[in-house]
Amino acid sequence: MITITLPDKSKREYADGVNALEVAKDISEGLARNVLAAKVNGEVWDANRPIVQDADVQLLTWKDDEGKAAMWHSSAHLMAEAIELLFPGVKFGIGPNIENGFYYDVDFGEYEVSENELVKIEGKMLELAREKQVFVRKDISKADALKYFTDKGDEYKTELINDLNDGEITLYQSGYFTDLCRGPHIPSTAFIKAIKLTSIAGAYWRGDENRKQLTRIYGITFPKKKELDEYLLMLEEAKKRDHRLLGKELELFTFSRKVGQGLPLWLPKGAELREKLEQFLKKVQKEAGYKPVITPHIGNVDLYKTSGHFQKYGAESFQPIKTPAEGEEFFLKPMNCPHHCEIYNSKPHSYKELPIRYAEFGTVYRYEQSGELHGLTRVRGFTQDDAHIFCTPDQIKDEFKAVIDIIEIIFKALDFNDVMVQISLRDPENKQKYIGSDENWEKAEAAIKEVAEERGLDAKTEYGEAAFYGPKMDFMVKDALGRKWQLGTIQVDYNLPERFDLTYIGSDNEKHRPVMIHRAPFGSLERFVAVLIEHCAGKFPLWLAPEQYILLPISEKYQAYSEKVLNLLNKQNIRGIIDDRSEKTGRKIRDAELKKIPFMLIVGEREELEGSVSVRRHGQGDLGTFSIEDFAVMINEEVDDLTAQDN
RNA sequence: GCCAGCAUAGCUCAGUUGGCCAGAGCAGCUGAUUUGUAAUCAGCCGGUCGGGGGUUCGACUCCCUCUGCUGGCUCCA
Repeated sequence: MITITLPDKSKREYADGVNALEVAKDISEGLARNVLAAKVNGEVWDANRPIVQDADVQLLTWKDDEGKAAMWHSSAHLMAEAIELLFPGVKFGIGPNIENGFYYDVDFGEYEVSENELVKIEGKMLELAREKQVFVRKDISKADALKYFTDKGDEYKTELINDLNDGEITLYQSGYFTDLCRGPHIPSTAFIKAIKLTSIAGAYWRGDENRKQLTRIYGITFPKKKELDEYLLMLEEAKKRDHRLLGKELELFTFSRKVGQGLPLWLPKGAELREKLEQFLKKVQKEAGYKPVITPHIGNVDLYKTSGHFQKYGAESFQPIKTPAEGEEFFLKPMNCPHHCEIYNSKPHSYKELPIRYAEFGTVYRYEQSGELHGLTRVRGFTQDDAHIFCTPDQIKDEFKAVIDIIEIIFKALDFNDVMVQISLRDPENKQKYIGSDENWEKAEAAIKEVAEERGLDAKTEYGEAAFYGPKMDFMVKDALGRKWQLGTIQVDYNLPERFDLTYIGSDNEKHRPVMIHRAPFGSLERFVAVLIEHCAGKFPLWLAPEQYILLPISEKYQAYSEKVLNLLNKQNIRGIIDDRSEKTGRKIRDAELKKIPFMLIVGEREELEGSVSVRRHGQGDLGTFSIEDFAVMINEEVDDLTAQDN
C-alpha cells in the first residue's frame, strides 16, 4: 500500500501502482471526468501513469495551466496523427504546447499545404478525437527509438534522439501515431471537443535560419465548444482593438511607402496624444531631479567604436552617411547613451554631484529586418523616453527605487493595473562572460532584489538573462484583454563608463568610476502608444484624448455661441473642436461617438440663452445641462485626478 | 532576410471560366435642408486595378520580377 497526499493535506491509502485517475474516481466521478493530468511530487504526470510509492498528488483539470498544457500538447499529437493520415510520408519536427494552444513543425515534402488544408486537418482531428484514443506511454531504449524513427524516415526525430541520453527516452502512442515525447498527456483524445487551427507559417528547424524551413501549423483546442467560441470572440475583440486599425480610423499615425517602411508618420491627433504623454513624463522627471539634454540624430563612427556598438552591430545597421569632402562617417544614432556619456565627460564631476540624471526623448534608428516590422510596435525609427543616471555603486538601490516610482506613476495614470517584473541576473555558472567587478555585480543584484522585495513587486528572477554589461529589471503589463506586453526597463551598465572612461572625484580626492543606469519607463513612445491604444480600445483617458470634447451646434444659428464656448474652454486648456456641418444633431452625435471623443456638447437656443452646454459623455449618454464654468471644472478635476502623482 | 498569403477610389469591399467605357457604400465637393441626443436628400468628383516585364486578338483576371502589407520564423544595443 502507498499513501497519496492531496493538496488539502488529506491522506489516502491505495494499492501500489494506483494512478491519479483512479484517485480522482475515488473522490468523485465528476472530478475523474475532468482530470487531464496530475502533479506527482511536483512533476506533471499522465493521469494514468502508475504511482509506485508514497506521493503528493494534485489533480490537474482545465482550470490549471498545467492541465491546459497537457491538453494542448496532446492536441499537437492529434494534429500530427491527422496530418500523417492525410499526407502520408510527411516528417515531423517538434510539436509543443504554447501559451495559447500548440503548434507542430512539419516537413511536408512534396505536398503543397496552404490555409485551405487547415479545415481538412481540423475535420480529421475531430474525427480521430471522437475515437477516444488513449495516450500510451512507453519507455524505450535509445537504440530502439533510433531504429523506429530511422525506419520511418523521420530524420528530425532521430536528430532529437541523438541529443538525448539512453534511459530517458519515452514514446507516446495514440491511435495510429507514435511520437517521441516526454509527455505528459491527457488520458484520451475524448477531452478534445473543439478545435481551431489558427495559422500556418514557416519556421526554421531548431530556429536556425541556415537549416531547412518547416511548415508550422498553429492551433488551439478546448474541452467545450462554448469555450472555443469565447476564444474566437476574444480574437475578434483583439482584432477590433488592433492599433494599426484604430490608428488609421482615429487618424493618429500613418505610414508611407515613399518615406520608407517602418518609419511612422504621426498625424496631428497622434502627435497631440504623444505630446501629452511626453509632457506628463517630463513633469514627473523634473520633480525627480532629471536634467533634460538634447543630442543630435547622428554620431561619428568613432563614437560607436568607443561604445563598442560599431563592432557588435555596425554591419547590420543602417550604413553610415559620409561628409562629401572629407569622407567622414556618421551613423544614425541607434541609442542615446554614447551621446550622454560624452555630455557627462564634458566636464569633471565631483562625488557631490552624483547621481546625475540626463533625460532625453531621443529618436533613434535601427535597421530591423523587413519581415519583423509591425505597426508601431516594431519600427525602424522610434523615440525612447530615455535617461541615463550616473551614480556610485551604493546609489543604485535608491535610484532603482526612484525609477520604479516613476514607472508606477505612469502605469497608474494609464490604468495598467496588472504589472509583472522580470529581474535578469548573471548566470552564476558562467560569471566570466560579464564585464564589471564581481563585487559591483553582487551589490547591484542584491540591490535590485531588495528593491523588488521592498516594493512587493510581482517579480520573477531569471538567472543568465542579464546583458553582458549589467543586470536589469523589465516591466511587463497585461492589457484589457489579458495580453502581456513588455514596456519599461531599468538596466545597470558597467561597460560604457569603462569604455568612455567616465570618472568622478571621490571624497578621497581620487578618480572613481561611476555606474550608469539606463532607464525608459515607456520604452519607446511608438510601442507604448500602440499598447495604450489596444488597452483602451481607442477610448483614451480624458487627459490624453487628442480632442476632449466636440461642440455640436443644433443649427448654424448657434455657430457663434459655439465659438464662444470653444474660446472660453480653450483658455482653460481644454481641447475641443466644433462640428459645424449642416447635419442633424443625431448624425453629429453618431459621428462623434465613432470618433470616441469623450464629451459632446450640444448647444442650441436654450444653452445660448442661459450660457450653458448640454453634456453627453461618450459611451454613456446624456449627462444633463452644465454651465460652461461647471463643465470646465468637471473636466479639469477629472484630468487632475487621473494624472495625480501621489497615492 | 526566410516561408506562406495578400495588394481594385482617401476608407471598407464587389468584380463570374481572361471579353464592350472597372462597380458599390462611406468619406470629399456642390446644392437643397436649419435640424435637440447614434446615419436628411440630390447631384458631382474620384481608380494607368501596387510598379515593371511577359503570354494572348484581348489581362484587374494567367506567368515572371520588384515594392509594400499580413501571419509566423530568425534577430532586437
